[in-house]
Amino acid sequence: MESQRPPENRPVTIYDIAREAGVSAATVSRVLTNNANVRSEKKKKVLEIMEKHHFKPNALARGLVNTRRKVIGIIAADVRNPFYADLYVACEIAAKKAGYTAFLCNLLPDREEESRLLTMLQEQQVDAVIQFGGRVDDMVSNREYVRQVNRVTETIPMVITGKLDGSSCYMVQIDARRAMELLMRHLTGLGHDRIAVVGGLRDVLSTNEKIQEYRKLLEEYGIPYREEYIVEGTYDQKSGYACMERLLALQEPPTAVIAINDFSAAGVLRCLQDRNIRIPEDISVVSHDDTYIAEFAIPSLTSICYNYENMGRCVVETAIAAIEQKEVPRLRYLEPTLVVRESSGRVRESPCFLEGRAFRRDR
Amino acid sequence: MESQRPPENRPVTIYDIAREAGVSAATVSRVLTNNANVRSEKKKKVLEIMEKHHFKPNALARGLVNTRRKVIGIIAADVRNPFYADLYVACEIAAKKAGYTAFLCNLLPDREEESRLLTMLQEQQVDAVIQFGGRVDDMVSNREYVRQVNRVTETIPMVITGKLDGSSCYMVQIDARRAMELLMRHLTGLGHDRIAVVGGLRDVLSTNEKIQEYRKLLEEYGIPYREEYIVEGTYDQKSGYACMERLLALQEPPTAVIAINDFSAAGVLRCLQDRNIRIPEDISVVSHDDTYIAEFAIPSLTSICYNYENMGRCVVETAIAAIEQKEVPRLRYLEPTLVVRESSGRVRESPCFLEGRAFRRDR
DNA sequence: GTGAAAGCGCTAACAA
DNA sequence: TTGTTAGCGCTTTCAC
Repeated sequence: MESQRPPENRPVTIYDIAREAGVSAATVSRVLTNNANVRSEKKKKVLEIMEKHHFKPNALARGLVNTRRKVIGIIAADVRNPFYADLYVACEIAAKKAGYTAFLCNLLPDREEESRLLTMLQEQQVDAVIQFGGRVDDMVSNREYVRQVNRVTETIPMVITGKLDGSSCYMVQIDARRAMELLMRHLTGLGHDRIAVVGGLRDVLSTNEKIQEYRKLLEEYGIPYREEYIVEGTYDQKSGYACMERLLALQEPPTAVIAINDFSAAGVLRCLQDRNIRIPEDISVVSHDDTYIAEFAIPSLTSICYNYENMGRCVVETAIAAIEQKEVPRLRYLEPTLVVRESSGRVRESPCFLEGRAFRRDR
Repeated sequence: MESQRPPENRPVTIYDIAREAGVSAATVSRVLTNNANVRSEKKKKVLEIMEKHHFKPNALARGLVNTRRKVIGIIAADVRNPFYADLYVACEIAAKKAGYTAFLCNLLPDREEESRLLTMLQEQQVDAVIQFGGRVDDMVSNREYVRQVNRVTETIPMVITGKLDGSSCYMVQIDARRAMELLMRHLTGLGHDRIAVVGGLRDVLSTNEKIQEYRKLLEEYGIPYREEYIVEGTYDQKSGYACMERLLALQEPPTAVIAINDFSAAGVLRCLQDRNIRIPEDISVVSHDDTYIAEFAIPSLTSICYNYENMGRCVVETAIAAIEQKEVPRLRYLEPTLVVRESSGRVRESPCFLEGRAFRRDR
């Protein structure tokens, strides 16, 4: 059998296949899409020749014709944060299962980036956009970005894990209030009533909700609110460290600390260990996100788990339903759970660090 | 002025713009590509109308015509590992600077996935493929995968951070031998001569090289080789823990441990702390990768730093040079550096855990 | 069941 | 400087 090599290095096209199989390009296309009847004998031959030449259909050409590319664009705040990495991977797995490809873009610190990436995804004709972090986390949504999103969503559905006031995005939100409730119940159950909240910015939606809930719960539990127990910061280790230092400088430091995420909890741990304050004997530390940092930390961290797999599935399912114009709720809440580990324990009657700050345990 | 809305919800095309501006589509295209002269007056008008309609060129259509899509596909082993996340982000930044878009695909445990993703990237007509992890890390390359890669590289250049025997990929490799040399010099300089290597699989290229170099260096330093000081494992915390347990069970446990990466080092730390063995007083622990785990760990880890930013830049530059058919070396080595932190220190004359295993320090 | 032909949105000769 | 024209590789009517 004579092997008819395609000329030069030009990639093989359906026309090359068609010629060699003695059929039309349309028939080859039918075999490819598998959505029309082709005589099984011809089909077999076409498939053989495709295989022989390792034919790969050009996704751009297919996308140009179809509206559906089977690609979902994902804008993530920063995959170096395991929270986003886990979520991204969960989405990718869910997308793959549904026959879609996930296309990840990273936000990076630059705020302008967000708009640029969205434009890029739009140009790439993705079928839907998913966004975690960045402006969808803001308490008050950026007007300009909302305007852009609204233009995009005229054509492409968007799913976000936060909110964007005045947009018609689908929302899959973690129930931040519920998370705080779980932590507070856990801590008060252990006898704590001097509970501080560390890190996070008030203008971030989930942080704001957590703090609101914290105050509400204090009232419910009949614990007096102390302003100094809410120490705002950012979301990194350094900030956690600094916040904890401020708490330790108080007349009456807390006996339990709720960190806004695992990174800041790592900073809190570090700060306490540098001062030889024992965890959880002297102070309990709990946090949000349950990334592997929580597991790695020594002591391991009691943390709120969001079940990334489930969250990713929910986000992707929503996106695909929207693509296929099916009915899906505009807003879905995800139930967090509490994972209890070593860093939280019963409150001590009189924590050592109360009498004499720089308490040292024997080494 | 009458606003001529495009019919229905159909996205605006250059034809819509052309009609409204009273020019031809070619002229609009010229404005878009900005590579031909257009009377500035017309250009201005075209730009205005584009702006007015928020026109976004269809990247698929552009890609169909041009061979260049300005997209680089990245296959990463698992972005949940901060090593890959850092590297990926570094690549993304470097790509962006060069006017390219990075398109991330995650490998996940499944080996078949690798081939599927490569096919997908090929179908998506990316201009180049970068791969970290997976089969490019194997000591002995999978023949089937090499065959596929060779077909791909006929059209699309590939850059890998490992090797693929029999392929014509560009390689950017970390100098694993040099990394081991830095660690060994550091530890021997601190007086250690009972040095163990923990975790990692012998059939992984970089691990293999490290162990080879370890043995070579032992000889150079005149330290006797002990088989039991090389404890093979995987690359996670659990494995690090288990390996360390085995080392502690030895007649003469080591005084210093070289972990294969930060994850396994975290396991080693955990194991030691569970037994109240002090770091670095009783045992020094050092590791590879210098991810933030090294910084977070308590004590913080002395670790080998690969300078991700530099590595990402190098990988992307190689990819782009290959795309543009420029001359680039087929193989480049990257020089690692050593970051000394708290987990390594002078060897003790007689480590406590030598007499009586379950040594306890006072709490 | 199959082929011819039109067209997806854009770019790049080639003329004018 | 600009418009006309011909594709890029594929899918999808519409006839047959």
